[in-house]
Amino acid sequence: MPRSRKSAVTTLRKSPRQERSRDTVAAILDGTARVLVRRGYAHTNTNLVARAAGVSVGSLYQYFPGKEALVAALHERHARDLLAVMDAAVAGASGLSLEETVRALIHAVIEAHSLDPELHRVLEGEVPDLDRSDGLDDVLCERVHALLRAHRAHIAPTDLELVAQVVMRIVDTLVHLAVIEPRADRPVRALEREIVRAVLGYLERR
Amino acid sequence: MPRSRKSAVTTLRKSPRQERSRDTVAAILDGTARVLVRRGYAHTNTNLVARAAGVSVGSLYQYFPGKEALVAALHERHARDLLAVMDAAVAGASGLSLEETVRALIHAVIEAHSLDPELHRVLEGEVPDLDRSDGLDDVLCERVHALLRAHRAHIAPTDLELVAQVVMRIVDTLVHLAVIEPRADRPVRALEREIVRAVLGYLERR
DNA sequence: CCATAATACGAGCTTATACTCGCATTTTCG
DNA sequence: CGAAAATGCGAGTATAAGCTCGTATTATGG
Repeated sequence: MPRSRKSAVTTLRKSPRQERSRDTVAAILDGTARVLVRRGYAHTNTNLVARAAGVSVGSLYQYFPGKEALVAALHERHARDLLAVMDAAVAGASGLSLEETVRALIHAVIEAHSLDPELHRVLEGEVPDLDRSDGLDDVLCERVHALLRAHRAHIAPTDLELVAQVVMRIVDTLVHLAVIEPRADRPVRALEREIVRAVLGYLERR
Repeated sequence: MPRSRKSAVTTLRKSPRQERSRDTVAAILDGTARVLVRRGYAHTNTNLVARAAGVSVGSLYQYFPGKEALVAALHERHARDLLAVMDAAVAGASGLSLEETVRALIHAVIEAHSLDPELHRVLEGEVPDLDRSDGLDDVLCERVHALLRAHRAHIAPTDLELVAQVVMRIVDTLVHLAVIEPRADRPVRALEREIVRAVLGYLERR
């Protein structure tokens, strides 16, 4: 069995063929998001999600084998949204200097995380297992890696793949600090400047 | 009700008075750790923990009101262990240069996380809610803040409290990358160098 | 050494959540 | 239109985990 095949507990049971069933699936995902945010992962259950979605449990189980699958599907949808924002930013960054590129991308990451911070917090912070090997991080890492190669001349470290991973991590935690755990004495603006400083300091240090 | 009071669901029900009951409590915590590591938070339950600890469920409930309390207590114990390692390092760092201090502390953090990486991963990565406001982070942050003040002359940014938080975050994620998610093509040694570079680059950049 | 308190035990009751299945309703298409 | 397929429904059952309580065992201290 090839390991690219998704686990049976996280895949759709069957694909919706008609319009209304596609609506049902969408409603279920919306319901999942609402319940997750309101009650947290641990207190989320399929009956609750069905109610929040305005759908019967039976219908829910037509398409999803269980809670894990709901969250996995929602996570995929959310990842697609994030990636779209990021890709737009990367596209707009060609031709800029290293410093301007870093500034623009960090701003984009903050924007992307501001789409639905609460949902993001639950998905990334509370959900165990959750197969994160399916795309987003790897794709983003590759994008960053490419950008770094384009500016290789102004970057001190040599192993750019490692550097890409490190930069991703730095940006990710600090954006979480800014957006997911905001504090009055730690305004997003100030933090954004610090993130830029940290990344540039790392890249340019000889 | 003062909010410094711990939640009823996470406190010990009663304190063990005799020697053997202290052993029981310790055994329960050890059992909790084993089960958490083997099965993950979601599949950990009180019956299982009692069995793993060689104790009856009844005894477990004598001292802990439930699963959350078990994990909270274990987390506290684990935090104390980490803090001990860190404090030793901070004590040994007085008089060193900024660069040497950073090197030493990062090494210490890596060492501390290597004590029981699997348990650490579960506690920090899988457990929701878990009151992290109770000390460790704040204490560490204060330590770092103090060290930064001592080297103020060689640090570019001015808001040292913010800087302390940022540094903590950077070190924490990157150490996780190194220790909790190790990869052959990403040796701990190499990553340790990158962490030092990142922190110094951030602190010294003007 | 006895009385009393502390600790330990674990079968079984309770509750929450997962999930099914037979039937009702809607859509598709010849 | 009418038959067959797709979708929707939700009461009801199964299961897993939480937790208690009556009883047995071990310690304390007078």
